[in-house]
Amino acid sequence: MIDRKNPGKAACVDGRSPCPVACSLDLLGDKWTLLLVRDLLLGKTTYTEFQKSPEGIPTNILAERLKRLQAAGIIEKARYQERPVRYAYHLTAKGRDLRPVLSAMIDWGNKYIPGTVPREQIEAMAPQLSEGKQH
Amino acid sequence: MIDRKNPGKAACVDGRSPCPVACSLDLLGDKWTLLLVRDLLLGKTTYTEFQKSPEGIPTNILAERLKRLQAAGIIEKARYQERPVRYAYHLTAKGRDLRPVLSAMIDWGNKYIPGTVPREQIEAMAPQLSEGKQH
DNA sequence: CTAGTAACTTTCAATTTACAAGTGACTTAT
DNA sequence: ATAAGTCACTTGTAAATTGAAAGTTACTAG
Repeated sequence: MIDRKNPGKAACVDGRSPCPVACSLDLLGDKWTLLLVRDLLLGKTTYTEFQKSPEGIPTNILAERLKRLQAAGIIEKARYQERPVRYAYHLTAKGRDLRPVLSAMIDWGNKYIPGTVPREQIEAMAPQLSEGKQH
Repeated sequence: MIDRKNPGKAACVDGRSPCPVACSLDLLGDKWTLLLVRDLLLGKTTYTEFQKSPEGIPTNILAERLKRLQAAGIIEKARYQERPVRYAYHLTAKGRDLRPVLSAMIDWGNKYIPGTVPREQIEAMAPQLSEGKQH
């Protein structure tokens, strides 16, 4: 599909428009993808760990999202053990650079949604996330 | 639905968990909602203007999202003209505070998705968005 | 041999989305 | 005054996506 409002311009791969927000949302705009990125930033690496998160992601969606994120170059899948085969998922630089997005959501959530666990408490268990915030 | 991993804690309204990211995504986690917030930050205010955006939001989704955003206190609907009745939508403080989220997405999109229109070009037409970035 | 774990895949009903068309109040052009 | 057009929706329907559960494969431990 071609963006008819910008003929000739190669919009982001198969995107709805050349807007960076629209293109980002084409990849991240759902209820689960950024939650997975959050888990990865919190240090989780395996399929089972992702499943155990309190939101309870359905396994079909988990498997599909891992594939999509890998295809998009946001995560990498590595076999960390043979016999039995076990896989670990890690963020790439592209994935780690999503920290500011998550960080902004934490701030917004903390400010406007009562009952959400505060940033400091999250940072206490996740040193990796803190680096996304500019003080 | 109660969050069984955090008994006793009043998680955000009907949320999947007390995580600020999860709660934010319960409200904003889809392909269209943040695009509407973007349009509002760009100065668009009417139903027809939202429809005209290059992504082409379906009208049933537009009407539903406007209702949800209003119910969430992110936008306000105001009658700006009688005979004929016309409505304008504006961001509340809660809505304007989503700027850092959009801002982070613009940066990420510009860095990793080739062909997206650069921040400077967006800022040129939208002074309101610039205020969301800390230089 | 039985039970259990990890990482998935499959199935299918339910929900959401996309696209098209229609509605009602009002205005503008002929 | 009739015809066409705009705005802000609503309705209908087909297609796509999601959620919940069960099944699969490969391996280990008792």
